[in-house]
Amino acid sequence: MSTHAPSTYLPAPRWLDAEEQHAWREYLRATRLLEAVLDRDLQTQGLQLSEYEIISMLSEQPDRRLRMSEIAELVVQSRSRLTHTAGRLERRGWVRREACASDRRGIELVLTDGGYAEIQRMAPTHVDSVRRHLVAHLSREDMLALGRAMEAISAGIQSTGVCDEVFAAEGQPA
Amino acid sequence: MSTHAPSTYLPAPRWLDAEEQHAWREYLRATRLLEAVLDRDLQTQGLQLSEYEIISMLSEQPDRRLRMSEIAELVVQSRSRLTHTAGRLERRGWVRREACASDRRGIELVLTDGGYAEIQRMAPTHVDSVRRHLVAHLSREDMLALGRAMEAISAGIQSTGVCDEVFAAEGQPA
DNA sequence: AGCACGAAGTTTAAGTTTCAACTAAAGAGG
DNA sequence: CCTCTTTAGTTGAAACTTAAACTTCGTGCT
Repeated sequence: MSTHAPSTYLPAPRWLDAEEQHAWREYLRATRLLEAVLDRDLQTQGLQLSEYEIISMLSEQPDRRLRMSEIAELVVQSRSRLTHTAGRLERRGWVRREACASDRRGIELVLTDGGYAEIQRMAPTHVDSVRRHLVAHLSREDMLALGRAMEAISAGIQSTGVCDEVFAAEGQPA
Repeated sequence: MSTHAPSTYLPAPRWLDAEEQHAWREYLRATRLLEAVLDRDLQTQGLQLSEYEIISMLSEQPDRRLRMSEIAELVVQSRSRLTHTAGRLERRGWVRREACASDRRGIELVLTDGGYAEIQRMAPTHVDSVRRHLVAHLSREDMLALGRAMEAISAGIQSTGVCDEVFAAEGQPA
């Protein structure tokens, strides 16, 4: 994009200065690169990072179960996407759907024993992958600072209420 | 994933400690959230962030053209994906394919005048989106530190030669 | 020159994600 | 209680991405 001032008159968008622009570019490139290598490493185990995230979340729950909508928020996926993905995991026998007792609209996704065994088996490899491709390249202090920065970004995005449009808005009548 | 030591014996993977794990989680969540909101904002303009990136790269070249393989590396997409995406952009008339003079295998993607006009039109909105959802939530110092951290990650990943498998490996005979 | 190998792009099909419409149940208001 | 609106989740088709095979051209070797 150009670095000149815009010829439009309206919301007077401030351009990013050279340093900000550089930082944004590096952000974009690194996130893509990291996602790619992590995904590639996981594919040797036969799943995608986004699938791993789901069963990982489940495995951390005391009863290894979560409602669909909670998962969708945690892993930042649309409900529809989660429905499809859950179906795939279910077909593999790693996960099972159960009606939710308190809310009859709700569905809980339950990690099966087989699914639990699978993630236990895959975790070491995945953690190693995260370590090699991410953690290894930063000092501990920088890694923690990165975490804080990312936390601030999440918080900022969520505070602006934009998330409603990203989550609930999916699959709503116009 | 569990925080216990693994029962496997082999590569003795070191688990992430609580702080590292937290940082990694925040990273994952924030990147997904940010991608989602940026994409959503761009969709009002009728394209995806990954498409925007491509024409943005082209628009910055002196002659507004780049070889397919160069684009693929810059935006971290597989050659195959880029072929498809370029086709879509071409159908919209924003981009045009031209044979490469020096290497007859090569194809250059050229930003058309129409495509250039489009990105000029969209840029203010997009930049504003990046500013509101990312830059606004960090101090300038933190933003620049984020850029440096991400740069280190990219460099780290690229230095391990893993990228060959992510790029060139796509569409290679086994 | 001739040949094997690697690089650049494309293609087709299969797999995944999105989009919009839909069902069913919970809540709000009267 | 009854209707209206909202929330939870699913569905099927369209859009997009990935995977693997394939074509063409450059390169190095002999």
